[in-house]
Amino acid sequence: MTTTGRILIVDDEPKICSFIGRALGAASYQSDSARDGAEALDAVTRNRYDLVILDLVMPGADGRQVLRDLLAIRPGQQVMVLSCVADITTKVELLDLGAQDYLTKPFSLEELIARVKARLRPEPARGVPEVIRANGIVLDAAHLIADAGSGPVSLSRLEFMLLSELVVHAGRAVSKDSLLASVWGYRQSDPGSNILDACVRRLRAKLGFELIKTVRGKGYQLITR
Amino acid sequence: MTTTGRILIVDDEPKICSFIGRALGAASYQSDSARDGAEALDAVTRNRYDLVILDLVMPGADGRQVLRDLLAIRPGQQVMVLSCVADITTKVELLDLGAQDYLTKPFSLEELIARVKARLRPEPARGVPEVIRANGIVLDAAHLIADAGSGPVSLSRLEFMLLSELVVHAGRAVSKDSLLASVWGYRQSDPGSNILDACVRRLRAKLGFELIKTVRGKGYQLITR
DNA sequence: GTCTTTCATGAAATTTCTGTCATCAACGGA
DNA sequence: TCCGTTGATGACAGAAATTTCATGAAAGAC
Repeated sequence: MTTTGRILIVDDEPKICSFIGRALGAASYQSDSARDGAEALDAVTRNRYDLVILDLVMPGADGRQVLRDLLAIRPGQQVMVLSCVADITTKVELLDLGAQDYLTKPFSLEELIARVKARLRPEPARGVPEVIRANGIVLDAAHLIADAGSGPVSLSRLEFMLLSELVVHAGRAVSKDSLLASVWGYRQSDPGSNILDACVRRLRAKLGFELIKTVRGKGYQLITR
Repeated sequence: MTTTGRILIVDDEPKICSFIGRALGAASYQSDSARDGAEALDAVTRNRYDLVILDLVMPGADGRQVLRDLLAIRPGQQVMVLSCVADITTKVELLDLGAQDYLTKPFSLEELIARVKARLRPEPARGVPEVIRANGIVLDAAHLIADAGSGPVSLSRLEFMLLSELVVHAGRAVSKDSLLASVWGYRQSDPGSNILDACVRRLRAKLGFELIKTVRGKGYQLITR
């Protein structure tokens, strides 16, 4: 199996970069390296990485700021911080800032690789995503349950499909035709029927009447919050 | 918004459990605790946890085996291991086994909480995944459609839930009790009823009779390929 | 082999879900 | 304001899903 994870190593020491890079290569990961914050941000902007390994101490820029900038460019980017600072406060700060792991130097290369593997492990449970969070709504596809803030509610097939469709386009009005097409599979808008309206009604009754806004003449829209 | 992640703490020392539990509570996480491997496996079977914090050294069972069993029940379960063993080999072994993090005792509570927060941080802007592929099966949660190789088939609510549950544990037999619990929400095995069998039947009729194997006395199992 | 348990199967019975309809309210243009 | 259009609502009927039941087949235990 090809594990093809793509990793960016950010360290001012070329030796360390290549050292880690080789080890990752041996574990069949693909890696790029960056020498400083600017290069790192550049690389991250240009490419998508499964993981960034970031050395905290670098010339020219504070590692913290690099982390901030990096996460501003790629929110949710997986970042593992390497540092010679063993101080708890620093660790907590960096983790709170958005790093996912923190390894204190000197560290064992084996441990680093093991942690990278653990992080990039293809998750079998992710096969069926338990819940999808979007816009304050929790959709549990595996159980056909939705929670819009007032407790989990069991939805019917159509209700769930309709809500999913609205969640995908959250904050934007979705036309009735479009909904009828994607949920009911209709080609044309069905003239003499209000199935959609009725289904919206049922959804509202279950999840609260503020959730789905009707945009007169345009369709329905999930409120953003 | 309440991030209410649900966490299971497994430690033989009730003091440590409550110590960590309180700290997690303060960070607005909900936590249960288990005293040994058996309790932990029981809890994990019964409930779904966002994270399990597992103390490696426990009486009655090897922590490694507990981890293995736990991951057999919930593949991909997030597990953070606590241990007084600082040995690199052990760390790597546990991480390779499926743990996602490893903290050596004595650890700072602040760091533990920071790591928990980093791990359970809601991922920003994760799109709604349309389709999920697993084991040669394509599950489209948004449309309640499954494709096991012979064209897309529309499933009913229960059928989809049951199939999802089987897919999560693909290749392993899932007990009837466990399925009844996770799909139907039953506590005990329901004696005079074969709802599960009937549902399996319908699934087989729709997706083909080779897909779901019955393991006599053990439950049902999705074939691996 | 015989017995017992476990699972499969098809046909109801029952529950839940969906679509239709009639009617009413809200909105916007003339 | 009046009117036409669009959406909301509740009741109801048909459709689909789910459960129950009765029965038969298969697998293991003895």
